[in-house]
Amino acid sequence: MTNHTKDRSTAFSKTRDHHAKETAEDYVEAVADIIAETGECRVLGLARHFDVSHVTVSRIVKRLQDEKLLVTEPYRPISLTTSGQRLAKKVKDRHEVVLNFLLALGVDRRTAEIDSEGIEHHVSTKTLAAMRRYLNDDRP
Amino acid sequence: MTNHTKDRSTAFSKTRDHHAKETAEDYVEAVADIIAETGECRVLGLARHFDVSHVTVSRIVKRLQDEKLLVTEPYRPISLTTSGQRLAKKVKDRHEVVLNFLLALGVDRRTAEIDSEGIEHHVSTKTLAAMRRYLNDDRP
DNA sequence: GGTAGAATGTAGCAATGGCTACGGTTCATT
DNA sequence: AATGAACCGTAGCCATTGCTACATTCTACC
Repeated sequence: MTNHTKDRSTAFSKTRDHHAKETAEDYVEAVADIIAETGECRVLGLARHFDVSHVTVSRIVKRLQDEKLLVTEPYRPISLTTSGQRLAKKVKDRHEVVLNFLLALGVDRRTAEIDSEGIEHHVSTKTLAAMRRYLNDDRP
Repeated sequence: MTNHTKDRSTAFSKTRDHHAKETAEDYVEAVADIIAETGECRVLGLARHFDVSHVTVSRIVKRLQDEKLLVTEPYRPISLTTSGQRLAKKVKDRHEVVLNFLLALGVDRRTAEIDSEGIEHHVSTKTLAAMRRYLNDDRP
């Protein structure tokens, strides 16, 4: 069984692109959250949210604007495009399912919050459905 | 509630370092697997395993050797150090728990294999314990 | 209307993980 | 011993995500 090549290639496929996608997901979700909480989203707001420098945020925001997920102008607030909002909603929903699932599993809130942040990006539609099933099943 | 800073900083903490750690985990696990299956682990074996070029593997192997997780010499097989073996075992155990957990949850094998590869790195000790509990509970 | 301070942007560096192209090693088989 | 194929290393490119240091813009307040 030295046939790991094809087996794993889809699982690991091209890590760099995958990470960039995760970043996009985290950012649109954060933008939506910050707007919901404070009325507007600023570079510094994101920097504080992720605990990184404003420079890192600035560059990523530029890329996400190229990808048409959000819009902004120099020294101006950041807002989501329609497709950015759609992605944010999807990510937020998924995040909530994963978080609630971990809580239902008996994980303490603090740990569940941390772990769900990392796990959410790797949960496929099918696994997400299984988590939803678990949450909706006859449980006390 | 604009106190996301401290809340999230631990969850997201320094993505780059985190990814490097994930890579280390994936590599030591792969080295152990390949040795178990074929008797020895080569750069090309890892390259095929991860579906990347031998150059990428070569550089990462060098780094992991600096980190004392594995040892090798030019044009020679790769073996794990004691601490590399320890890490590999930990990672493998965790991987199996996550995989079996997803299967028990009703996820099909193919999906469970893919998702567990991504999820495993973000499962804390506490969440892992919860998954073990679920697996050991009264279940058909 | 000027100015200080906060918020952003820009330049340029490092680490990580992709790649191709090219050159050097090893080893089995002749 | 030679040689060819498989394996491995090095040079050098790109993208992503960190950073510090410095420059610019906005804005609120005097």
